[in-house]
Amino acid sequence: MREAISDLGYALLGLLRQNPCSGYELRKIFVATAMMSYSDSPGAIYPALRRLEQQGLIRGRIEEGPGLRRRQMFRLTAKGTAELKRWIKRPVTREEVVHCGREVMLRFALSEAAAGPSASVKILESLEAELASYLPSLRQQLNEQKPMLPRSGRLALESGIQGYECLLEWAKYALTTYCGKE
Amino acid sequence: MREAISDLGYALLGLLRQNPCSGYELRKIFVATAMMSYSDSPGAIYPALRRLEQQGLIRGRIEEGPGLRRRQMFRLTAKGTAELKRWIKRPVTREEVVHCGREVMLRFALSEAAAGPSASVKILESLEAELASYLPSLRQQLNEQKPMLPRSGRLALESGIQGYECLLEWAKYALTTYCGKE
DNA sequence: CGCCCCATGTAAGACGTTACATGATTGA
DNA sequence: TCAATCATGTAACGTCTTACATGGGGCG
Repeated sequence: MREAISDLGYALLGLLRQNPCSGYELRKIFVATAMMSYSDSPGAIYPALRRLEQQGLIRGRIEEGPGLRRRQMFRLTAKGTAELKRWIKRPVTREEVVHCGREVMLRFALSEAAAGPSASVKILESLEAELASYLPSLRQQLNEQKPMLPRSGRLALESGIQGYECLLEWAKYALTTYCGKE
Repeated sequence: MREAISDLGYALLGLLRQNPCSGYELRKIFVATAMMSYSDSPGAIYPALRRLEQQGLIRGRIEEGPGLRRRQMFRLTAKGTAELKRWIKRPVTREEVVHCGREVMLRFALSEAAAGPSASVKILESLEAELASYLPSLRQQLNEQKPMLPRSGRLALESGIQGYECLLEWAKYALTTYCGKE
């Protein structure tokens, strides 16, 4: 297998396919839209871009000029486009499905036995609060970006929102099982 | 902050709190129950155990004897129990919430624009198939282990199942939006 | 002039992955 | 006895994290 590409690498390819960006602009996307959990750190993005360039999947062109900040715009090559398609077309595997939300659930699963029911309740309450404050911002993102998104992009966002709504329902239900018999 | 502990580390602490295990037994748990997405590879587990031991959170005792395979049983120390509790009691943060199921959704979000609607449909179909075959095994796990699990463990499993059911519903709904106008 | 933001990078360290290596014991 | 399984590791490699470093440009 030739050099594997990380999730971050594919996220970068996907963003660059839409429109050419500099590394800094890509960072801002990861920070702002929070669309992803990908690292916005320069120590992750710049090396990743260089790797993609060395593999011939993207090409960077330095833009310079008077009264212009030096920066490097990256765009996909034909090879990069092909690799992105190849990756997209892979069938979904069990392992991919399993890799969902880990840490919080692990904490909760262990909480009652290791720290008592009150710890479980606290986790559920803070989870509920976090979701309640996060969901509206996601819905707002959906409404704002809906016109610009391709159908699959919109659906993916909706999937995230529904997943969180589902989790919120579960948290409320789980809380009721702790009521009255702490 | 003293040496940070990885997710895998906390998973190991959680399992060892329930009952002392050897490294090999821990590996088997990760392989078999698929309870987690944690690595079952010796290259991950044994170094992680040694790190925990060096931090004084667990202690290993080698069991040997005639007609007995040499193996090392690990158990939590008081310090390890305390650290596990401390971690469990941390409030849930936004970042923790966001870190859910990444790769498949990224693929799907990019699919329509980068590879056409038929690629989107194929992802949805294989996701649906994978979920349809995975969910029953999860439900079976829940039924089998229900008696032995603490309440929070059972609820965590239920949360996973409900999340996948939710995702399956979404996949079906998403598929309908692609019907008739490929 | 000084400060903050743009924009890019590097270095040290930790962790996980993959692959390989080692022996002992059970069971056919 | 021969293979499979038990049980534990090691080595190379790549990636991410954290933190620091560097410069130019806009702005008060």
